[in-house]
Amino acid sequence: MKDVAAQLGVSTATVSRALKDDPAISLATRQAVAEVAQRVQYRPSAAARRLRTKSTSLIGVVMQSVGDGYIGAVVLGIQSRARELGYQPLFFATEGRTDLESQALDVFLSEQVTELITVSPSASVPRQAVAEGLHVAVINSDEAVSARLFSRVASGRAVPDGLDACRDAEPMIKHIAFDDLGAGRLATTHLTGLGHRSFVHLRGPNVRSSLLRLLGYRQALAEAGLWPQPVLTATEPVMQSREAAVAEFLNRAQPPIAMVAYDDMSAVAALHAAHRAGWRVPDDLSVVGIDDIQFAAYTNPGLTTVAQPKHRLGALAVDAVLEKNAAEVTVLDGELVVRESTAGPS
Amino acid sequence: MKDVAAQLGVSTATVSRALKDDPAISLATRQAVAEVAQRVQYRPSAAARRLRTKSTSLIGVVMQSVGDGYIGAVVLGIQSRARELGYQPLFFATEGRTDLESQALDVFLSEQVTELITVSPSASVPRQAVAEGLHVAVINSDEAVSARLFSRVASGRAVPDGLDACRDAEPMIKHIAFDDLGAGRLATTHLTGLGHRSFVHLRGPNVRSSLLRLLGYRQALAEAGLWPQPVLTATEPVMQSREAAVAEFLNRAQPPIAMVAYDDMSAVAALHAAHRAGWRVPDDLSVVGIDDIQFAAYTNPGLTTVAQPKHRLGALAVDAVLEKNAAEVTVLDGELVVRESTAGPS
DNA sequence: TTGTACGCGTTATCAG
DNA sequence: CTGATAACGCGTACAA
Repeated sequence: MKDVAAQLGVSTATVSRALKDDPAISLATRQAVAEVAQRVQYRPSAAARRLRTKSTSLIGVVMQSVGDGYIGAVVLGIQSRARELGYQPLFFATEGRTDLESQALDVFLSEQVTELITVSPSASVPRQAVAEGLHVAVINSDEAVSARLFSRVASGRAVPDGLDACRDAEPMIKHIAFDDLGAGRLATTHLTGLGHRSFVHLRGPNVRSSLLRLLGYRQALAEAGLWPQPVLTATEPVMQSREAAVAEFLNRAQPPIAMVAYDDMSAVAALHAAHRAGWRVPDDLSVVGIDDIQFAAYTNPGLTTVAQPKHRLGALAVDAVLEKNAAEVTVLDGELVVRESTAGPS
Repeated sequence: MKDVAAQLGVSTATVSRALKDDPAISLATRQAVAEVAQRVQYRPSAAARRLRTKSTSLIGVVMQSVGDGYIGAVVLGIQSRARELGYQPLFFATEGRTDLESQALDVFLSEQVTELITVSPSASVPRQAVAEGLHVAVINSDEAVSARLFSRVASGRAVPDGLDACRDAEPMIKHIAFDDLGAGRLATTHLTGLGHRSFVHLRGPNVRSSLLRLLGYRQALAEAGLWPQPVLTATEPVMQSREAAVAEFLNRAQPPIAMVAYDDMSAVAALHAAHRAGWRVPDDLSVVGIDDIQFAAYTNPGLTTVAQPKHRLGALAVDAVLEKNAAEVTVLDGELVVRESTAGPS
């Protein structure tokens, strides 16, 4: 900046103002400055600017991992919206280690980040962050839920009120959520609409999103007069365990069956189990997933699923955290994508 | 920092030194400072530090996207190694738009980033970056290669020398590469070892990695006395086009056939085409992929493939760019992962 | 062993 | 319309 000022015989203050198109600066000098800055390849020092203004145009982003297709897509949405608005995201993958979560926070605080987005966080980070005075938005908050509540819902007993798309809005935290309940319903009504009468749900881990999808399954079936229907629980959230649960079920079931899986990976596990057990998809077993991960289009057969608007989830979180959007809670609908894994019962 | 100094009645300089465990500071004050800093939740200002020292502990990372499973895994490797070394990666996804590539560079320069890692870059970025004086490491540089060269290799004519794991090392650029040639050979020898005699290769786009995999295929077959064998070319690098190429081939071929696919996604396309054409895998058609994307374990049947050490690729790039490793070119071997998509000819 | 003083590159305030 | 000047928070040369 000094260089530019010197070359033109003006002060650095003038250059600074000219570069920001300050109308108080004459058009002539503004152009001259722009021209020289261009020639000298002037690059403003982000560090100096931050030090002076205390505003960083940095958005901290914490997530578990980025290696999986789902979060990757969300992250892409964050990145591209942030760039549009002139912000730079600072990503931090915690790989599930809680010690790294607080380290992430330390880093962000050192960088004077004032906006934080977390993707499917463990509960503590957002709370700590608001305590530090950050603006925070949470994408698909996924807090734990007791196994008792699950069996309550699965068995058809009364459900406590207030089971909504996300926990009660916490003060100072914006929530961007996928409509899990609606997705569960949508997947199920697709199947009832096809004429199925025998169902099964492969449920997910003990978290809220999973509970809501189960509830959607139950509601849709109840409305069709088909409730109750079985619910499968994998002992662990790994593919083998899911496959085993499905295999065991198919072993004592009669085709045709219609399955609503917790998510696409669960659905893939079900596809495997069906294949091994000699059940044909979709002839003997219809399967619907939820998420629409990139791979869903390439399973064999292609997976019918309820797509999450992953890109928008990310983009809206950016808007939320920058206060472009006042809503405390934003819920996005899923969209049914019909492929080859579902068909009517023959 | 002023606060801490005030509370202890010392100068900020002392605090600064104490925090770095400067041995010139008495142990007593060092501990006192540490204690107060802790209590006051002191966070050093990254901006101020950078402004003063001109070293940023920031590593710029440019990649196409992060939504796909492959790059995601590499990125994770970068992130975790960088953190170990006290560096903070600054990610920038270009989504394939070249205008964003230079924007990424602008951002990095403004942030005073001095180390840059690019993942499968378009050729221009690394060059520009070295011109700006950055240290740069390139992961799986993938420069374009003419279609003519491909047909030359496919048809078995003489191959120009110097077809190595990556282009001739450019000055100032470190290369971290996967051994594509070796992967092509490994995939092929797995198949010859199984006793196959009829082969086909589904080749990739016109880039070096793709050419090398093809060459590996050819070499392995030549050594087994089985060359020449057919090579399939998809008109476009999309799933449909790959499927079509395979379908057309299967239509005029006799089982059993052994296929080496350019990568796992191509292999998945082949699996689809086979399924549609009524070919059974692995009975009629054996398929080997390359990459070992997360999904490869979950195709139907599970895909045999040559795994890329994605995490290490990222980690080594960090080492390279920080000069922890002097080698100009580092080549990493693939590892055969046998699943259910390959079997001997019956 | 510690304190003083300066400067890193910006921007904001105030004066001209 | 423009210039001088101070200050942001830190690290370090120099002095004590």
